[in-house]
Amino acid sequence: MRVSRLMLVTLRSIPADAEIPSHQLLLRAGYIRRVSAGIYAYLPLMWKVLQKITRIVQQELDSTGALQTLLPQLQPSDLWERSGRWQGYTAGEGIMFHLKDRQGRELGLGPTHEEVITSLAGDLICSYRQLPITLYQIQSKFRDEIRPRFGLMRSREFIMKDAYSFHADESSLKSTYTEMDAAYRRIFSRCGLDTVAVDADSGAIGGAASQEYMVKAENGEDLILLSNDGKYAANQEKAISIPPKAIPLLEKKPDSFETEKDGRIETLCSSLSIDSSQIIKVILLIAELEDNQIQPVIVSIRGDQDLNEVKLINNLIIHLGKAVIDLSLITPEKISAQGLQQWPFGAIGPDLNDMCLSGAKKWKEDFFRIADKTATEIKNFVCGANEKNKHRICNWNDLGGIPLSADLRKAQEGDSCVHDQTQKLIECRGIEIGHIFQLGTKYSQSLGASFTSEEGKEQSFFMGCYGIGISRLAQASIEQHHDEAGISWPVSIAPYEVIVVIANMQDQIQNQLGEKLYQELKEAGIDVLIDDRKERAGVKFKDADLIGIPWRVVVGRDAQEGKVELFDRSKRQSKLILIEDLRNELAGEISAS
RNA sequence: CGGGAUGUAGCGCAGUUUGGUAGCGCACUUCGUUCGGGACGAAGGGGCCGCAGGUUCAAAUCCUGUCAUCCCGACCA
Repeated sequence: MRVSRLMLVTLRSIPADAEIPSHQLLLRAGYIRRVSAGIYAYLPLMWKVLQKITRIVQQELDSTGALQTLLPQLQPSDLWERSGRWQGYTAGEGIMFHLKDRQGRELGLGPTHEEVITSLAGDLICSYRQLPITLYQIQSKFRDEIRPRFGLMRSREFIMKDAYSFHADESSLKSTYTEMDAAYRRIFSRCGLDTVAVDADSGAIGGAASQEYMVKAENGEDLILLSNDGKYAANQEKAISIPPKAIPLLEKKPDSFETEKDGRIETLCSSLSIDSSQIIKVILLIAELEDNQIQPVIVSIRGDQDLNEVKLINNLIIHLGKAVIDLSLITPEKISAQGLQQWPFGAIGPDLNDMCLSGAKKWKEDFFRIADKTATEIKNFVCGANEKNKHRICNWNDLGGIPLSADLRKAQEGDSCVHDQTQKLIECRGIEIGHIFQLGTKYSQSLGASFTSEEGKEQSFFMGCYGIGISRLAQASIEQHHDEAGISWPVSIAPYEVIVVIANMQDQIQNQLGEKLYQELKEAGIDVLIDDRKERAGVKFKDADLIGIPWRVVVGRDAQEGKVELFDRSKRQSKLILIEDLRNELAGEISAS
């Protein structure tokens, strides 16, 4: 391809709305253009990158025996109603774009395809003999993100590979899950990415085991926790650890006493000369449930620990038996809005009386009470006395017993690991580019997708689902592969492998030699670009660095001696070589990388 | 949705305080010089100053409303 024909438009200044390097570089180097919030056009260079990634993904998935398909993006609401996800995905903070057709039928624009694929599998697979089967597709997905951000990192339309597997039993699911894990590792390593697989929460999609693949990057949106020995890695949402030990509190005074007014843990600690691990703090939240009930929740947790809302939501779902649509803190404004008297914020204890809820306009009139293990495991503690500026030292008996106990805390950097207490957790940021789940029978049951087993019984499929954010992966790669001069693609996913730069277009020798080398490399099967623009050499070098082609062949002042310069973009090193050697040299370098 | 900011040429910005003919750099077009790290000179083209109302002799500028975009939180491949 010729640069003069490439519609290449590079920008010298950084577009003001791009924050992180990868997003700025994609815009500056002419890979993408924003069309609307979270919606981008992939320009020709970008499309080549996406195609290269796609090819790697296809090769690796095909090698596992997975089958490629293409499913509709427009999906009828009734399918989603059968799985019970229509409400959650469209109401409130739901992320599904949805619309009505001319007959008034409701449709959604696919954010994911469990419903469609499961009902198809139910139609097509009748016997255990057809199992296991893995289907995948690569296409645009739509999610009305609350806040699209960072270019392709979190966009509202994006390219995703999603795969779904169907099994007669759980062990078959597990073995495919393991195979997918291996395929994912091969895919990411072939794409030149440094990734970590972490234990993850399965989130809205639901299910049992689940792993995320994170590209380690400073600008990542996710926080991950790792152990030094490489044996443990988890998303913070899911991470477990051993909390630091609480300092025992011996004396006990059930009578309440005055405390300082600001209600902060630090103030309480310094005024009473106690440690924050000797306090039980209370977090008040309201959970909006799928049946529109609004459940007030009291969470008790040790003063030195933080609440992990994802763990809390998962517990609420288990104990209330309903999906949680929204969870938010209770504020004085919300209390007033319910027509209730104000509560003594800053001095609330785990036993705050349900009476404070009586007469609420919309809320349920009793609290759901749950406590983190760090709270239920300590004997004596300081907590609020449910009266303004009053606290007390007491134990759970004084409060009428130990509440429901669960792991609700955020694991933190420095905590000891569960698998080995001598290991400490380290924090690091990452970009999630892949996620695999063992779904079990959740969708096959709700959608009535079943087959006849070897024993002749009707059985719901065991399912797995496996995603890779293709467009996100491309951008994440830039986060790991760039420098001040621009992008520096790994050869495997670079839009072109080599760029031939003719330094001086007026020089006939250079011009002819450049064209000749371009043809030769093309014939040798190398993906090559030639910069034949009537620009000064400096401009071409800057652009070549910016768009990040791994190898640059400069046909310049040494052309008369039959030599060209070969420049390695990632190492930023160049060497003079004889033109006869160029093809072999390049072929060697490309296959080595 | 809550908090903050910004909308002026394709991109980056000034001008708004104090109302008076819309500017700069890059990019673009033509000509000349230059030609290995974003050259120089000359001449040019390109604007519903986000949109709608209002105040005024006069609005990019003041007032009201509205829309959009970006940043910080909840969502996720």
